[in-house]
Amino acid sequence: MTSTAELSHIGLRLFLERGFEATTVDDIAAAAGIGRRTFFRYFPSKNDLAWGDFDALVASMREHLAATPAELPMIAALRVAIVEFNRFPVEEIEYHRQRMRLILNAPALVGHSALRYQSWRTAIAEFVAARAGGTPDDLLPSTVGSVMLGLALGAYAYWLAHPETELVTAIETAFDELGAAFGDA
Amino acid sequence: MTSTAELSHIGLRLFLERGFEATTVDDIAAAAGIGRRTFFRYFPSKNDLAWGDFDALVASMREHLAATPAELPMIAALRVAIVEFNRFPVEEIEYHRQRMRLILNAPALVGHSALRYQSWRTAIAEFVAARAGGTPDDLLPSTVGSVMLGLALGAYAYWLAHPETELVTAIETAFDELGAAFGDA
DNA sequence: ACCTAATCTGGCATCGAGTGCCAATATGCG
DNA sequence: CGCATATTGGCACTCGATGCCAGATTAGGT
Repeated sequence: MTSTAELSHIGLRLFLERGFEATTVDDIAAAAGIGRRTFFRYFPSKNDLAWGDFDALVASMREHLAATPAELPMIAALRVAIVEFNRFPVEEIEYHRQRMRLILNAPALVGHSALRYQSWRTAIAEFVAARAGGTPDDLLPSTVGSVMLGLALGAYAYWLAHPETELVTAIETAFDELGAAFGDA
Repeated sequence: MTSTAELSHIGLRLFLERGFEATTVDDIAAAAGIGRRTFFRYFPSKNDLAWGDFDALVASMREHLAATPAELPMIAALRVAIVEFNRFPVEEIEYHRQRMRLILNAPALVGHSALRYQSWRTAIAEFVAARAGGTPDDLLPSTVGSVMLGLALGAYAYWLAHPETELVTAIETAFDELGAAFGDA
């Protein structure tokens, strides 16, 4: 009767109340009224609880990128796609912020994020490979994939530290400033 | 009697022979002739075994950056520092490659790398903050820190997949291609 | 409603990483 | 040599994660 979404909310609430480390899987299972063993059927790990269905978002970013007109320069295309990927309805923003604060601060989750972001980077790399001709293993695709992730994470760090700003604005500004910095290198 | 370097070599050898997951801390301790408990006094975790004294390298990169002439544009300064950070004596290159292949492929180590690279990113962010005026928490410093890490990781991925190339060349090329891509955005 | 097959559940045992505690051992120094 | 100080490693424990299996639940056909 418990859904993954429900379980995720229960877990997230406990993480925010007591901290990620201090919350055990037993705590979460007990709070949800399920067995510990069952928890691991809903989520492959305690770490994954904090990630909604990220994979669905990555899939939609893939589609967005695939539908991008070829005239748009590569970086400009990525800029639009990444901004859209990170645009959330107003009512979800606060929730998203808390979730991301957890993911980007709790050490175990920071580590886990490197694994979860792999699919995101691959989506970018495949787009770049398709654009530039070649494979996602080539230098430019793999570098742009990692670099775009870096850009997004930099913007997130800023957004989390400065609650008055907007995430999409931070991302746009990061693109501008980075373009300028590379411009006069 | 056992030094950290010695222990690190023993562990790395086992990781390469049997794989990271398949090697337990007990195996490593036994191979080194020490107790399991003692292992954890030399290294805080099994994951850290694969990282030499990365912190010393980061410290020297910090010094290099601090000594950079102010006339050199920021990205150019970072380029030199990152290339030098990743320049190793010929006889160490093969060892370094194996170590990095492990770190960037074994899932547990990929995750752990996100934690270890934090100090590297901070070093970059602090340099950028000093250059641009402001704090490392500002948007440009934190973004450039993450982006430079992304660039380096992209170059590493390429280098690991293409053994015939040189790491420093891959990094230089990554800077060139990224500059060009941002140029016509 | 009823029975059967497929699925879901959760208890139990086990593994492996990591940590606190403490007694035994080794080491440095006067 | 003898004392103070590290270093060592055994033991017990916590917690995440996984295999196994029996019991419960659900779906579907009659």
